[in-house]
Amino acid sequence: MARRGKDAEQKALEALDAGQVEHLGVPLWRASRAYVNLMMAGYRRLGYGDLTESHTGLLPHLDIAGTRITTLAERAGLTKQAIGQMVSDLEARGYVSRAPDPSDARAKIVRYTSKGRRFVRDGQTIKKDLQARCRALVGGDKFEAFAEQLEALATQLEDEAAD
Amino acid sequence: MARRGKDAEQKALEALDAGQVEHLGVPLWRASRAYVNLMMAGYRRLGYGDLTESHTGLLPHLDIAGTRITTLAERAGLTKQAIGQMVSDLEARGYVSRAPDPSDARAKIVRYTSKGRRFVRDGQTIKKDLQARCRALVGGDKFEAFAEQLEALATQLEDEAAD
DNA sequence: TTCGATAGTAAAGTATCTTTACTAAAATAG
DNA sequence: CTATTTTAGTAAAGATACTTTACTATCGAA
Repeated sequence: MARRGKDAEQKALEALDAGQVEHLGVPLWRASRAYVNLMMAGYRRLGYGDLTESHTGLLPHLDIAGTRITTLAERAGLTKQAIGQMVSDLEARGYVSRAPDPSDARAKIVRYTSKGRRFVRDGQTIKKDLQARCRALVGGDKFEAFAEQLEALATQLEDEAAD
Repeated sequence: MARRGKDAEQKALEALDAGQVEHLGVPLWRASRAYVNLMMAGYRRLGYGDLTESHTGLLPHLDIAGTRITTLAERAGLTKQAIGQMVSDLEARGYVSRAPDPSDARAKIVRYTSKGRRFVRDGQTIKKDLQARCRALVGGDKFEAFAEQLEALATQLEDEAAD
């Protein structure tokens, strides 16, 4: 009987099945995705169904005092052309406006409209609420430690990726 | 002096600045992104520079025995058309092949080529290595607890998002 | 004052999807 | 056993979120 050989081969094949190797990447991705989905659901509930993830991801990079396109590009890690397109979108939807920078005729300053400021306030409410829900899920006593570990892991992984 | 009024206004404006509200979404997203970047860097180092994130994300859903397009679509949470396109890509690059399903003339079975199996094995090596590095970063004694908390958080956030 | 760097725009290209629409085969209802 | 509905897959076009290439206008420094 080639029983042993068969088993070994089967084992090797099974070992190849992808779910096999457990690693932090999976829960990290799932949690991150679910979190964003909950954020977007919150925005939709409050009437911001006209904004996509890229919009809601960009707006928090905008200071109340106004911010240049180039600065937004640096913060978001995208090209200034990409930011220019998003700003045009957000302008068309009434969330921001473009104004000339008095200190530099080449530059423009992107500012919130009142609608944009309302979005930011509502976003902070949503984030605080979500944070509270996460705290409850993890457990109030363990939450701070968990958040710190996650924060540290994020920073260290980013450092490793930078090499 | 309208000093108090001025301060309050300033405070309100500052409070609007987006970075203000700390929430788990940020480290979750950063860690997830950095993790994927490290994975992709690993694949590139091993000679898989022809694969994108969507490819490397799909392949682990493929069983060694072969899997139908529709099943892959369910597992990946995408349409079967999207999967069909990716499978065509992966076929063109030599990682998988499409074969008729003997039990159903409508269906096709997607299988790894030997190159595809090599990719999976190398991927497991990369994942194990990354997992070990994460363990070292978090701290060996705290790692299991952290991983469990993260896993639970992911599942619970997904549940909340499903409502 | 000239010349390289910087701010922004314009247009086209690319990746990764979805939607709509279709064919062929299988499963099920009558 | 046939008629109808469902399921597997493909095809083509459209949407989104970008990047690359190319350009103009202005700034700043030699």
